[in-house]
Amino acid sequence: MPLMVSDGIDRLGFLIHDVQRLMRKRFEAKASGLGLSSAQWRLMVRVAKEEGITQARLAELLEIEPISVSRLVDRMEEGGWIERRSDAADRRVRMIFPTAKASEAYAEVKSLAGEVYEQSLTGVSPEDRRVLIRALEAMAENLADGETPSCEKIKGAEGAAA
Amino acid sequence: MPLMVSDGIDRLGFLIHDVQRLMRKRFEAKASGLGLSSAQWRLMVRVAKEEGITQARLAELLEIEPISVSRLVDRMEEGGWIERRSDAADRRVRMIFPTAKASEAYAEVKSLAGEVYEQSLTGVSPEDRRVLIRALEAMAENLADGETPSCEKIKGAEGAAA
DNA sequence: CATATATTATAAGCGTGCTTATTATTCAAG
DNA sequence: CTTGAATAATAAGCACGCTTATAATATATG
Repeated sequence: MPLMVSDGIDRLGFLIHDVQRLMRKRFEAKASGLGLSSAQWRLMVRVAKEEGITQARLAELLEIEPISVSRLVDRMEEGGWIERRSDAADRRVRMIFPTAKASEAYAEVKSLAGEVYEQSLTGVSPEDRRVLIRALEAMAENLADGETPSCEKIKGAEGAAA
Repeated sequence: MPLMVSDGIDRLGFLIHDVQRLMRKRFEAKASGLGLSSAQWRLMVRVAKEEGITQARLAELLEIEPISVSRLVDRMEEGGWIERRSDAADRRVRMIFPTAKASEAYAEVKSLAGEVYEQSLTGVSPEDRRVLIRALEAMAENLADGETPSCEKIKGAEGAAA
């Protein structure tokens, strides 16, 4: 029968938007005691994995603009999560290091994030979880390809597509 | 075997975040010619469905704060998408109506959104799409329940779920 | 009627993203 | 070496979310 039109895909954007917003909200409610936002947590994960990372590299990995990194790092430095150190070899560069406070809080914050994931997936079967993750990974890849197809700045150089 | 630990769920938050960001970016690239942001489009959908809706009701439906609606409506009024009209019965109220420009653009913008959904789902089977949508709906519901479990303001009254 | 409370919208100020422009430094060419 | 292009970080200003506070208006109650 021809009335399978509205299978929910026409609401995909609003759904993703809502889920992202609600997950962020719940994470920040849990982490507010620590004074850490979700944007700061994303950055902290990168710094933990690569101590001494530059701001330019963070911008690339987080896919946000350098100026956004700059101000995020400002607030995280004020919050005592990271510190900037100058690079002796290249005085333009600020290397970012986690503070002791960050290293100590890391496991706890990771666990808070895990709680949010579990709460959000309540009632979703293991098979469906796998399909969900695979589908989201496919979507991220589809949307990354060509980025904004307004061409001209398709960095292409360092293998965006894989 | 006990090494099925990292099935990708520990990245769920980052994945959702990325997909949402990339979908918004792609939509806004397509709609930038019209001068319409994704937040404005979400609001426009509500206004189209219920002409004369109040700002307070929009805040409730979009789940954003009244002040955010106020400034969004400011910019949309400037952009010629909607107009505020005073309510004769209650002079506190501003009723929001779509302009002719909005009514004319509606179908086109909806189709742009649809293109983004299709592009993002390239290579995802119909069955997996159904699972994806169902899982996202479950997540939205799980995360809405109890909202921020700091209780006390669980509007609960008008059926948030369904 | 008068006063207290609720409701609608807005103001002010911040976080995190954006674009465009500037400063400091490095590197490449002549 | 000096000029010029590239790179790292920051500045200024806007969009859109938030919280907290105010103004105007409605409504309920003494």
